[in-house]
Amino acid sequence: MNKFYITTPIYYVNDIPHIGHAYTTIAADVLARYKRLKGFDVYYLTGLDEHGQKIMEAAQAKGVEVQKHVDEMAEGFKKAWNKLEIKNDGFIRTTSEKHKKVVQEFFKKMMEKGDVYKGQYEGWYCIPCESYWTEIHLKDSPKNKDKKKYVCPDCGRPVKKVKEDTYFFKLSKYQDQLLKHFEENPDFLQPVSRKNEVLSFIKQGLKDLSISRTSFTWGVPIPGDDKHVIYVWFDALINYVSALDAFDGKNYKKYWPADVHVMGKEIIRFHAVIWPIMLMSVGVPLPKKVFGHGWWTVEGKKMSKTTGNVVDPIALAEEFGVDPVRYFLLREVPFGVDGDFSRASLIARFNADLANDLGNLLHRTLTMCEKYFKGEIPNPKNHKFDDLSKELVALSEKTIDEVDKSMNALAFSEALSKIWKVIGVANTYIEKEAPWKLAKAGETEKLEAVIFNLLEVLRITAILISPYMPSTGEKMLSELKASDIRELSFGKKLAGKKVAKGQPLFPRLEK
RNA sequence: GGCGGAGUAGCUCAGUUGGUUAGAGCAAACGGCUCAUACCCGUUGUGUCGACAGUUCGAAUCUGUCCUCCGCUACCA
Repeated sequence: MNKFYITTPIYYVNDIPHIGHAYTTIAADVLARYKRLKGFDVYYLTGLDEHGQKIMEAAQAKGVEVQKHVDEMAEGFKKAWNKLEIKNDGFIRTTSEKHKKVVQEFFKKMMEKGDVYKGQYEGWYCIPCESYWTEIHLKDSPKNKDKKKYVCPDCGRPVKKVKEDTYFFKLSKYQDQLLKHFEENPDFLQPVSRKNEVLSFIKQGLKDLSISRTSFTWGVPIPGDDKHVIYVWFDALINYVSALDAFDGKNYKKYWPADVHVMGKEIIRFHAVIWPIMLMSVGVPLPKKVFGHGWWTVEGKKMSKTTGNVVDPIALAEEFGVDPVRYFLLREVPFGVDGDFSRASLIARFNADLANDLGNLLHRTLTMCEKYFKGEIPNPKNHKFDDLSKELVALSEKTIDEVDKSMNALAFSEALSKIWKVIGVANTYIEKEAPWKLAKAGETEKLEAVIFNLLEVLRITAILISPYMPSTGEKMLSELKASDIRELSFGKKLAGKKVAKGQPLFPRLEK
């Protein structure tokens, strides 16, 4: 059986889950569910990054023990994913013993390889912003009018030169090897626009990376030198293998390398430069693909805590339903580019796509099945009795393959629009075949074929949308009495069963 | 400053290697239908294809200049 290992980043617990986290997690969940549907042995990993200075400070501010603080935050994420119907196989936390063990092992291996050395880090630091700056940035910043004294490009306050003992990781040593990997694996990093950015970053020359800190203690200590804790990113990236019990656990042997790491565009560089080089250093295969998706703005504005326009996915799911939210996020914008979230566009999608197109198609078809056949699914002699029927059947068969291509390319929006194309054609098919006329004229054979075709198209549609909208998919299948008929091919298995029409799936929303 | 991307209908976008009347979805208007959630089906429109100049028989598509917006340019995550 083919395996499929997919991950989200581990989220920093210094924040409650917002729509950005939910987006990544839902997208990965959709792909994981789809692959399971296709018979893959899937491992879907998500988790939390719980180390670092900010976490420590947040706990202190709250007056609780750090571990207790992160345990509480972790509950919030678990609850959120549960609500959003995320079906993950693993949940890794960087404070877990198994993770810390692998991090240290990783570090030792790199040390043995001669890829880690002790040195001094020098840089410009803005204390209030907690950010480091390079000379180039400082020089170009319009705020640095007085060239003699650098100020922070963000806040305008003076920056301080800092010097610190640290362990360095020899990124520079692997520069050429990494470039070669990009050349030989054109699909390693997607979308392409991001790939170009990363390539130009690598080509400008990689500097060795400082991978330890002495300014705080909430982290994984460096083996043999516990004044230093391991830099949080370094710690965090290792989650992808520690969760599988690297380096000799069963899961590690079965699932690594990852088939795809899914993430927001802001952390691509860590995954497409640092992580691959870490793996090269310890001699482990690289992930097959790294995908950086876009960001959401909200009502046209950048989402930020200070603006207070952060969208809470749970509240949204409670208002509109989990499935419509999942659908909207993946349908509205191509995965990989930025998009705008607004109530108006969510409602528009809900009404146009879910209520009018899909929900109404199911409802009207079931009504006709009840009305003309007492709900019993017909078994037509020749279901492809005319060109329209042949086209409908052919399109739905073709769509199964087309959707597969889109899914494998993480083109979620494209996959959905292909599915909705079939829904549209099915609605047109009803109009043109006019079952009500066939019924009046007593053309039973044709009527049987039309209703059967529609039900079968709906069954296939239900399966194809189920990774996106798990509850809706199940509900449709149960109304079609097809909960146990999961074949993704057009057939006659439905015939003879009695449909169980329910309430409309998506009652229209008033604006 | 350097590198890269984008600017096409009211909105969101598609437009392969330059070739006949520039497309889709949504929104709007009108018509049809009645199985259906005021739903569905059909018809309809406006676009100086960012600006200017050039190459060409012919350019949204190639070249140049300019304007606007955005991304990346290393250590908070």
